[in-house]
Amino acid sequence: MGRSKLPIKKIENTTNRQVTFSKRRYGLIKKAYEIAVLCDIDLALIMFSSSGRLSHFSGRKRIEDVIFRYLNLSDRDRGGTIHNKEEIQKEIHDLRNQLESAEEQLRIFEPESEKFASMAEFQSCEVRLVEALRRVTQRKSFLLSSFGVQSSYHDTIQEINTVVQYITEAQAQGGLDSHYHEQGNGISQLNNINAGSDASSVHLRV
Amino acid sequence: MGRSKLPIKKIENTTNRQVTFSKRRYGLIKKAYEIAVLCDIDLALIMFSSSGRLSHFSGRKRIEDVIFRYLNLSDRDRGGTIHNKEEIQKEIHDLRNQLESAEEQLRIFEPESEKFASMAEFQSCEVRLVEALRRVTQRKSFLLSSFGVQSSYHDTIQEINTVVQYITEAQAQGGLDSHYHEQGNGISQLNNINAGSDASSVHLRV
DNA sequence: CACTATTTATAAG
DNA sequence: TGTTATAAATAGT
Repeated sequence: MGRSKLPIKKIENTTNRQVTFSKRRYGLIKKAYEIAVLCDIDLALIMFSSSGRLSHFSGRKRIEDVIFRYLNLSDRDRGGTIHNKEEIQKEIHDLRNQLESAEEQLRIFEPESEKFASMAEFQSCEVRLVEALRRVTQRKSFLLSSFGVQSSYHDTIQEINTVVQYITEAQAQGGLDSHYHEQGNGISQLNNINAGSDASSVHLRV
Repeated sequence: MGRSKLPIKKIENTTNRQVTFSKRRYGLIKKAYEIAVLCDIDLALIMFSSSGRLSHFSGRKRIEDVIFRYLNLSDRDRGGTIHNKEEIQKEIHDLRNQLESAEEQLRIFEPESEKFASMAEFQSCEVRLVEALRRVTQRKSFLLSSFGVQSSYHDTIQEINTVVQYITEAQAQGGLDSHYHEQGNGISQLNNINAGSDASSVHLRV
């Protein structure tokens, strides 16, 4: 880029080198920021100039967290008691990850549904809940019958299916999505989240 | 760059996000390489995609060398927060608590139902799932009606109620608990877990 | 540091 | 994955 193509080799003129570094450092950090946000990436960028000056950047997570995550990949088996600062940082990092993961899973079941932006999200959530309900009810019924108790499993499953049916039909009824589109709040991107996992595909075998 | 300007916010479509990541990662690493050579910089670049995949780059020095050089700087040189031992221990403790709490909530929805030791546990679990389903369906219905769409909310709630009814009746049917008692696996302590939150008490208002 | 001709990166298809 | 129209970065001034 620029008035001429610059060969990729060390710029010998110190002034030029520093000017180029200043411009390119800005560009590099900008691109690092963009990829982190656009692609939901955790990244750490560390630069030491030849004079020893440090420049660094990281996205949403602290740069140390990313570094420790990287270092742990190669030596993960130093377990045991926590003694030094690094171990403690790692412990905190791991706990944060686990917590984040658990909270994410939880949102599947306790969604902040006021934030749902498409019918597909509602449908997906309902399907997951019905699925969980089915698993529990099925297990209960199995245990009941293993004790010789005639359970109402089939009837219950039938009812759950009917609920699923209603959910599916409500989704199908009249161009809801187009109403949403008119709100112009970015729903169109979300409508296909559950393509391929339609409610009917979890219909229960009675 | 490209056919249109992309707003810098997370790309929701997974496929697009991955394509963009792939292209921009190449671009970013290329620019990292160029600045390292042109400006004689030691640099380390580490990226973790949300799925956990690692990409990294470093210039002439090994990435660990750059990382350790960074870590060996004092906190104040890095502009980081200074944590004393007590703060860190407290943070670990708090994170552990949060994690435990989140996992406990999660078990409500994704129970290891093969470990359930009493009908009360099944019932409690079913009730909570139905409750979550009701909240989501109710919210969906509200939104639908705010767009003037006649929803099948009442019918759906009615069906959910019927499911609750079945669940309740199955619980009431025959001395199941005594069967369990005969197995001698400590069920008696568990039978009253949900005293006072009978399924009928969450019966839905239509 | 601002300008701009040019090269480079990349979004959409 | 490869192509292309367009946006963005930047080398030299």
